[in-house]
Amino acid sequence: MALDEIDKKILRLLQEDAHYTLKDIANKINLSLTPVHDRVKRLEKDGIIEKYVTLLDKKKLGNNLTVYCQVTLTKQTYDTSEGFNQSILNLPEVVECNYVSGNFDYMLKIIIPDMESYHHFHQKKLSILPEVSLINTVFVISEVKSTTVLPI
Amino acid sequence: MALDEIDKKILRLLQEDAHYTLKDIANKINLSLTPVHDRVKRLEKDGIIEKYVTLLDKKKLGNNLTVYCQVTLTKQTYDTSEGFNQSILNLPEVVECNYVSGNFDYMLKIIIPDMESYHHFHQKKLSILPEVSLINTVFVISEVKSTTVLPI
DNA sequence: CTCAAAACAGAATATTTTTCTGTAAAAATA
DNA sequence: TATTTTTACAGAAAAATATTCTGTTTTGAG
Repeated sequence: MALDEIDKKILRLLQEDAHYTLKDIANKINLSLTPVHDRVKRLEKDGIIEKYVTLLDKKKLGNNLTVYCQVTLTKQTYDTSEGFNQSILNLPEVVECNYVSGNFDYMLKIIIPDMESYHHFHQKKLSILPEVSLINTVFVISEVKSTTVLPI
Repeated sequence: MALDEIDKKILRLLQEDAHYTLKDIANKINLSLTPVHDRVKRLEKDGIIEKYVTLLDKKKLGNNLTVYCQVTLTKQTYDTSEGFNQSILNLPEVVECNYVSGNFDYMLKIIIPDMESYHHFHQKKLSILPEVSLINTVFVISEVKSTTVLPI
């Protein structure tokens, strides 16, 4: 499962654009179609390549507000955590949720149309959860960087 | 540029899997190839579809540590912000950077191999920036949710 | 109503992916 | 060292997919 330099070049290209054709990639790294095809299939099979997705413009879809929620739970028990996790998975506005160290328990990232939607989300969907004790909201004023590209 | 229900269905499918074929999509929404093709092209042209990317398994690539950095700048001026922004764009470990409201100025998300790498990043790449005054690190203990899918 | 534009279906074409065949290099085994 | 096996690759054929073309139906504006 060790990656050689050719694998890495393929991964770098595919991270940028999942619609590069095998021929595109083959040309860029000076190989024929066969090894490129075989390597991509292997990377998929090994799970290095997780999936191919389409990224949409959140603002053009009307989502003009991004916020981080720092959530503290009522208790630190396993059941409390699991209950909270399950609820979060069903909330489509929550695009990231991580259990973290520090002065609070969870860091969430929320993408939502506007402040009114956030008010509703906060009051009717998040603070309403029985496991939630405290929510501290950090509003995003301006996005500087957002990438799915991992350094390879 | 208004999206009808068919556009939304297409976008929902493509967000899930950028490798669905036009036929796949056409079948799922009971249309022929032509309208699906035309609509996808239009959504690309209008920028609703931003790009197609490949998501990789960060752990299999050796990135076992995720952290949030809460950064405070030395000054709140435009030049200071811009200088910091530019520096961040050149740091591949930083996958998210947002200017935020609250007790600190920026929220960063860092994906990195391990604690030693983070130590190096913190000391040699981040705290070294002339605009940076304070860094508070929040370590991710466990990832609950991480998606590129926006609610439509 | 009438006309123009938009949305769609089906077929033809072009491109891409996948499979197949074979060769050369590298690694493993005797 | 010689032999075998495996791996990586090239090129071509086949299959699948995307793109283009032609024409019909529907929709909306005047």
